[in-house]
Amino acid sequence: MPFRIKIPRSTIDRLPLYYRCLNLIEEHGIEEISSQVLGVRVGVDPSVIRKDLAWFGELGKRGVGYNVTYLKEAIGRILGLDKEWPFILVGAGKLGMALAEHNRKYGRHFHLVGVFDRDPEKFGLMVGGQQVSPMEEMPAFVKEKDIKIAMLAVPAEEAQKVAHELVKCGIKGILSYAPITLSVPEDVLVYNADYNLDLQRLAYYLSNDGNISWGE
Amino acid sequence: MPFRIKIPRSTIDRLPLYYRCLNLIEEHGIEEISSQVLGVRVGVDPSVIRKDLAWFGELGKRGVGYNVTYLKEAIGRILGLDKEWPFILVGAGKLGMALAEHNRKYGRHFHLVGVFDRDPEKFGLMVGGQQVSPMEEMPAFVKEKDIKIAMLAVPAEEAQKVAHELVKCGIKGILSYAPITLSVPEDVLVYNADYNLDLQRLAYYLSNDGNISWGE
DNA sequence: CACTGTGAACGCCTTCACAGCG
DNA sequence: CGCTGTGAAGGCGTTCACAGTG
Repeated sequence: MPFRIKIPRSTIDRLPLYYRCLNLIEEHGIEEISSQVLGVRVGVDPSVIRKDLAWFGELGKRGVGYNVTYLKEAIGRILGLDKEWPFILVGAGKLGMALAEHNRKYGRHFHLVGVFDRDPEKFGLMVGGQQVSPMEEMPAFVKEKDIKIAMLAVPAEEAQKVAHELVKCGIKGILSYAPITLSVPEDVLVYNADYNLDLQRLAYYLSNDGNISWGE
Repeated sequence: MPFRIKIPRSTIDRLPLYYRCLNLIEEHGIEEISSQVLGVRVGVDPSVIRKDLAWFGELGKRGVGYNVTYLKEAIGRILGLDKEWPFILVGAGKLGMALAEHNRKYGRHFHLVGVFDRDPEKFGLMVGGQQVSPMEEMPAFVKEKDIKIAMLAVPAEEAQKVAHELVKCGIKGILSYAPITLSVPEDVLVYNADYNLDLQRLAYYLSNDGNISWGE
């Protein structure tokens, strides 16, 4: 029976930052890096990096640092990037189309394998290397190919309904660009990519300089 | 001399969720809401909501709940949405263009007022209601209009350089779609909107079910 | 009476300082 | 000697339970 430990969410959130940065560093031909230097590059305190990595074993060499390629690959495995992650896109509007095209350029571990929309006028259009198919075909497609991830780029009014459908077909992770909070079962993960949220957070800090003031 | 208190970052991160939800609820004609019900809608524990709101005064009525419109507007003011936030977009590639068009449809408090790119072939193109201008014109434009927010949708190689330029012109908040960690002065805020980060986090949880296991 | 506002307890992540090792 | 790995201390957000109030 496997020994299971819960890793802090904040740790997981940082791993992709490390991974992204290590790829760059590797391209520059650097072989060893200390938590100190990596910390500067990703904007994270060195002791945080060491603690984060320590959850997964002894990844570095004392007195030396971390081997860039080794660490990159270790983090990749931890994140599950040694697997292929096919995903679908629902909603072939302007945003959906751009996301699909963008991914084709940058994605390595995540592959767009299907695009679905309700609008008959969209059917057959090529988006991110895929033909847009009618929404009705989505369930069979997802089940057959055992797809776990979906990007959601439909209008707010449709989003919740589509999310239900996705979950029903076995989708376990949703990256949602819809401007609403989706309600899904516990075992389904939703990441909100609606950029208005971030703009509003920015606005707060720009307005208040990180504080609230009152009195005189 | 004003009395200043630091609000937890997690509180600020949740406010836009409340705001987004309250807008929807208001449209449905509901006038009062309890932290209980709101909590279900945004997927946040009721006591967290009450604590969050308590930072900003007594926004609710005991025994009743919160007035939807009043609370929505209060949160709007806290976030700084009573002001107008003009912003620029740098990078008129596919992603940049889609973001700009998308914002035209949904944005209320944030207005795209300029688009810049280095590629001469893009100059003059209409994107999100704005003509694409040469990068060289950006500094004067930003300074003159006193713009504080920029969306960054340029390739990784250019992103850091552009970020420097933006900061130099007085930009204080950057929403970056570039797949690198930007280094900026302390008083400048960067939000990472690179969706590969979220996809990788999803992959982790889908791979490990939120845990790491080893042994047998 | 219902639901907010809030102090106190709790738990968890971060920080710190140093032990452990190449 | 340098930098990682880590237990212990500290800080901070969340949870809890209830006092406060319309």
